[in-house]
This record gives sequence, C-alpha cells and structure tokens, in this order.
Amino acid sequence: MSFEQLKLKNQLCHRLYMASNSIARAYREPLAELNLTYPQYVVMMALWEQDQITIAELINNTAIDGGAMTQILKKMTDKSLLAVVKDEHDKRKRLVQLTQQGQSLKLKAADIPSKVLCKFNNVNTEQAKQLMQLLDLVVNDLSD
Amino acid sequence: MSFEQLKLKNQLCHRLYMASNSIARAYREPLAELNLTYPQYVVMMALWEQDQITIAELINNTAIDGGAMTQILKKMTDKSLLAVVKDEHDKRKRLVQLTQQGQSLKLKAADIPSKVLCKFNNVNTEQAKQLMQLLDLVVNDLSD
DNA sequence: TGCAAATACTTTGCATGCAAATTAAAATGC
DNA sequence: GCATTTTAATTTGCATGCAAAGTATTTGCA
Repeated sequence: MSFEQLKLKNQLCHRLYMASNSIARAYREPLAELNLTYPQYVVMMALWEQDQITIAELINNTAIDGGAMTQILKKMTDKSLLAVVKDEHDKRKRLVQLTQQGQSLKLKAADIPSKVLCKFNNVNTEQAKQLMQLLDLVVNDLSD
Repeated sequence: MSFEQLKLKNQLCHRLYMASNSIARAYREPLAELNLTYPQYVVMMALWEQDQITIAELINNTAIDGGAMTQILKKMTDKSLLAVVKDEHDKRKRLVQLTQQGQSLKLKAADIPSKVLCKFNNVNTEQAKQLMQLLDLVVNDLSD
C-alpha cells in the first residue's frame, strides 16, 4: 500500500497548522511594539468592535478557549487595558470593559493590518477573499 | 473612522486561527485512540514517509518548533514509538528512527484521514484542493 | 417552594509554540 | 593550528489551547 492519505503533503490540517503559525508569527513584531500577544490583540479587536460584553460573548466572538480567556483577561487587566466587573443583574456573569488606555490603543493599532499585508507579495486581494470564504466553510462545517 | 481593517470578520489571521484549531480538534478523538497528540501524529506521518532522518530534517519537514520537538520526541521515545540515536559521522546530529511498534502503528492510523473527512459535509474535494493551494501560497509568501 | 439541571466562570494539569540562552561539535579563516 | 563562526540540539521561561474538575448563581419544574 502507498498510504497516500497519510503523506504530509496531502494533509489539509498540516497546511492550516503551518499557515496559522506563519501568520501569527508575522504579527508578533508589530504587536510587540504595542506590548500585545496575538490572542490579546484578538481580544482587543473584539472589544473595539463591541465594548461592555460578557466573558461568554467575548469567548463566542473570538473563539478563544475559556480557560485561557481568564488568564488573558487577567494579564490585560494588569496592563490597564480593560477591567472586568460583575454584572449586577446576573451575578454569574462578568462584563469586560475597555479602559481609556485600552480604547486609545486602537489608534496605534490601526496600521497593524497593513504592516502585515506588506509581508505578502504573492497573495492578491482576490485570493485572500477566496481563502477567507473557504476557511469559513471549514469552520462552519466543523462547529457542531 | 470606521476602522474596518480592525474588524474580526476581515482578519485572515483569525480565520486561520479558528480553522486550524477546529480541524486539530477534529483529530483529537481519533488520535486519542492511538494515544497520540496532534503534533505527535505529524511526527509519525513524517517518519512513515521517511525514516532515519535527523532532528533538523524532521523539524524542517513538519514545521514543528525545535524546542517543542525535543520534548515531543522524548515523550514518543517513552511510548516506544521511536528511538533517537547519535550520528557517528557528525556527533552534533541525532537520528530519529521508528521502532517496530512505531512502524506498525501506520496500519492503525490508515483510516484516521477518512474519519476526519467524514466530519465535513459542506466542503468538497475541489474546494479542499483549492484551499490547500491558497494555504501553500500564504506559507511560502511568509517564509523568508 | 425546593431541588436537580443548566449557566458562567475559574482552576488545574498537560502539551505545545516561541524566543533567547546554553552546550557541544564541526567548519572556516587567518 | 587555533580562535572564530556556524550548526545541531537542549534548556528555560512565558503564553496559550484544551479537557476536566470545581464553584457560584440562576433556571426549570415537579
């Protein structure tokens, strides 16, 4: 048997693994200037879009693991980027809200996407769009 | 300003993050039956294709981090899946070789890919192929 | 009303991914 | 030849991703 199905070059999962790590690595430098890790940046983007949301909503919007989220929010709180406060209506819930500092960081982050895009020379806009659509298909198909 | 470029729905990186995690999650169950983690499975696939290679070559073929690789190989050695031996011609190098047990695991792993493919209902072969090509484009573009 | 089940988080333990420092051995260069 | 540089791995410290267990609260329902 040739076991073609077990060869690395035929594994969609391995392509995703490499591509995801590669692009996260590309963000590392620009994000380091803002003293943010990649997942922390994702949390910031989610909050810049919609502030004052519960931790559950934040987890739902970012797809970051719940256990990791607790730690991430703790570190971001220490950096005074946000605050986590109790929800008076439902004491199980906690609301996440940006500090003034967290809000203003948005201006400094505004050019991060273009900085990363500059690292791409052989992927055009059309291909990027197509790639995102296919990835959505994969994510939706695997989310039960 | 609308800051469209900072919205999560426009981030290729976040799509990759979610897709990569989703698909790795899909492998978790089938791999658990073989007592393998996902990166360990990648190492096994690399060795099933080409045995008796150096750690550097293994790192190159799998794109797994060097620091992590040391730990992964240690755990796989403990499980008697492989052995790491000194290269007599160049004492800096170490060769990785499958044990009999590691080789025979290939048969049990042969149906893993199809098991995972079964979880996809809305991604056809053509789309998967196209996705892999676009991902290769991204990976190659970011690998300096 | 009261108690089991569901929610919302947090905590813990394990397995990486990654950068930086370290160690050992081989290749280079003057 | 010998010191410098390069290469191959390991080690260390930090930040997740994830499953499973634990803790409050709130809901649902008999």
